[in-house]
Amino acid sequence: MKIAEAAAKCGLSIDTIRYYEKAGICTAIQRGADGKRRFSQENLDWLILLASLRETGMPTRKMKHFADLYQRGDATVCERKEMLSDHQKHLELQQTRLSKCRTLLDHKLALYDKILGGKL
Amino acid sequence: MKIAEAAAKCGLSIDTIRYYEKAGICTAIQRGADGKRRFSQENLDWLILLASLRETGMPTRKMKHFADLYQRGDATVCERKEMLSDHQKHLELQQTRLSKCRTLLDHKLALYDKILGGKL
DNA sequence: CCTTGACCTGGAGTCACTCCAGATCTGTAG
DNA sequence: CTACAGATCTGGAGTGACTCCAGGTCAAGG
Repeated sequence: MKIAEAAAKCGLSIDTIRYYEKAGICTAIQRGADGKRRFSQENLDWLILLASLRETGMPTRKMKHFADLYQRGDATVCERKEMLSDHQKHLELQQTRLSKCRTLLDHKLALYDKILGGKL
Repeated sequence: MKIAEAAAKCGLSIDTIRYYEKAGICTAIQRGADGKRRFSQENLDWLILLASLRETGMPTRKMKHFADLYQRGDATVCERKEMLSDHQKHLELQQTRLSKCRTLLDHKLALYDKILGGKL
């Protein structure tokens, strides 16, 4: 498939995909005879994973490292596993932040309601 | 209190606090006779709220808008309430992303375990 | 009195995009 | 066949939100 379709399916922008390719985060994208990128299912799966990691705050240099490991094959599975486990822990941290923010906003909103109630 | 203490208590860096002041996101910070910033409890509460909003992805121009409303007093409570409600919705979206990423990682990790298991 | 440490300012650097100009290539309408 | 729109390409400039640094001030301690 071409880049527009890949972008639509993984949720990254066309520019971001090109940027990731240049940065070596997303390699092995073939080109057609016309010089344009052709994405395989494997490419797409990889982009979907990247998109999810990126959305949850993994820095690009880590994604780059992960991509390098991936390219080196099964010998790196152990290290990759560690990276993803670390990221799972990071997700928990974000979860905590989210809950804290929600509590704070609930509190604030209740306060605002009180002010608005007093005005009526 | 001085900036180091404020930074420690709100979780933002000293540089970020100064940046927010310059950007008008965090106003009304008094200065001592020595020209140094002195943070009141109100300043600190505001910074804590900002930190929470930023951690959960509110862009600075929205924080700036929110700060402007805050400065204009109770007349803007209604609009501020709307902004925070919107942000609550944004939190839910992030929650969804987090869960999706967790599922994806669980899946990947199971796969890695299978590969590693096969090697033993 | 001199040094250390916290603070100040303005400005440069960084990260991760995002946008743009100008070129090419494909496919359809006239 | 030509004209034009639409998707893609590249290199490079611009943006948002910090982050870091040089060079300066000032109060307190040895």
